[in-house]
Amino acid sequence: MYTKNQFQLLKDFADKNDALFDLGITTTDSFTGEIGEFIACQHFKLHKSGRSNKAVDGIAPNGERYQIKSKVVSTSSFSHTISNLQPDLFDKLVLVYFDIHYNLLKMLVIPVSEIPESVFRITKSNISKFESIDRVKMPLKFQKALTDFAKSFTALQENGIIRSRRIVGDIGEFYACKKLDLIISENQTEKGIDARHPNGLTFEVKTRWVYESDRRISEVRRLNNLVGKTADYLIVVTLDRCFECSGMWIIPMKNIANPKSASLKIINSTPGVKNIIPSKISWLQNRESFQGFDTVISKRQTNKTIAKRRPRPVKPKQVPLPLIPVEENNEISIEQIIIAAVLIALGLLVAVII
DNA sequence: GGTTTTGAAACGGACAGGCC
DNA sequence: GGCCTGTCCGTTTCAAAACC
Repeated sequence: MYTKNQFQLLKDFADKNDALFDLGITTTDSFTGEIGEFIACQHFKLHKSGRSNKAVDGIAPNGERYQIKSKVVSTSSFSHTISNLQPDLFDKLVLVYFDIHYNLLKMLVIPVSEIPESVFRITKSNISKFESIDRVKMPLKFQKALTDFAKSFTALQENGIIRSRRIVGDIGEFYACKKLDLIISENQTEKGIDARHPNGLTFEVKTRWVYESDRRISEVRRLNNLVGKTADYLIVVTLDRCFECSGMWIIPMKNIANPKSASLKIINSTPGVKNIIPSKISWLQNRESFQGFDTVISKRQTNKTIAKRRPRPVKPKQVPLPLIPVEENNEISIEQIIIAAVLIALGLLVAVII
């Protein structure tokens, strides 16, 4: 589906992403936040907290607790709102700003005394109040790994492979749309619908990057937050380490038993699942092969879902404007004919006299 | 028209409890 | 004990609405 060159760029990104992991710069796939944490830890000589340490990302040699947040900015504005802060649990908040190529723009250091509640805002009016750092020293190998990663990421954007920073989701949507001739939603945050088919069916696409990696402690993978999704079908896409599609399934949304927190393994057990691309993952089974939408649509119709079709709009009848008030029964009496005849005769007589 | 706010989206992890 | 599920939390990004 991708060209050879595009696959090479994706493989290169996977390599550069792994390089960050191997160097300890990142520990998960949330690379923006992790790169920011790494840079702040380098600068302030922090001891980085574990994966799930509430509100504290690093601890300084003097015991100060740091909360670190990162943001990629594409405009000149540094305005930012951070919510759900717990100022009683840390001493300093560090905001790390990157440009779109992951070059450090600045780091802001905000003492907790400036954060009275759980929401904190950086605006034009207050940004100058805080200590700003725009250069961080770090060993050359780290610098090079970050530069290489940023270049590789930028190449994905420049070659039209991804349209946002959600790489996994973008690629999964691309595969699903290519395979099923779907039209991707222009609005990237449209609730519950990622793509549409010209036949009117709607689709939510969920993608998981499934491969052996120390990034994940557990094998359990979830398909969270499908509650309220209005799409007709869920398409599950799995990607291997180099972002090649390692499986694709289509599931009627209404058949998903636990939409709030389904396991990825629901594709093994949910009724009506069909395989679009065979599974290369041992614990995700191949199901009945998907034969195209004709089959799906005919099943929809036999399931009486056809009754849910929107009623065809009724064209209003054109009613002529009444020029003369008429009686409800629309019948003309003999008296009316006589009166009309007399009036016409009188009119003709007047015309002759004149 | 630029800035700020808000809500929805994405992916992932931890923990508790039930079941076998 | 191991597995699975439910729930809640963590992270950042995007875009529309609201505001100035």
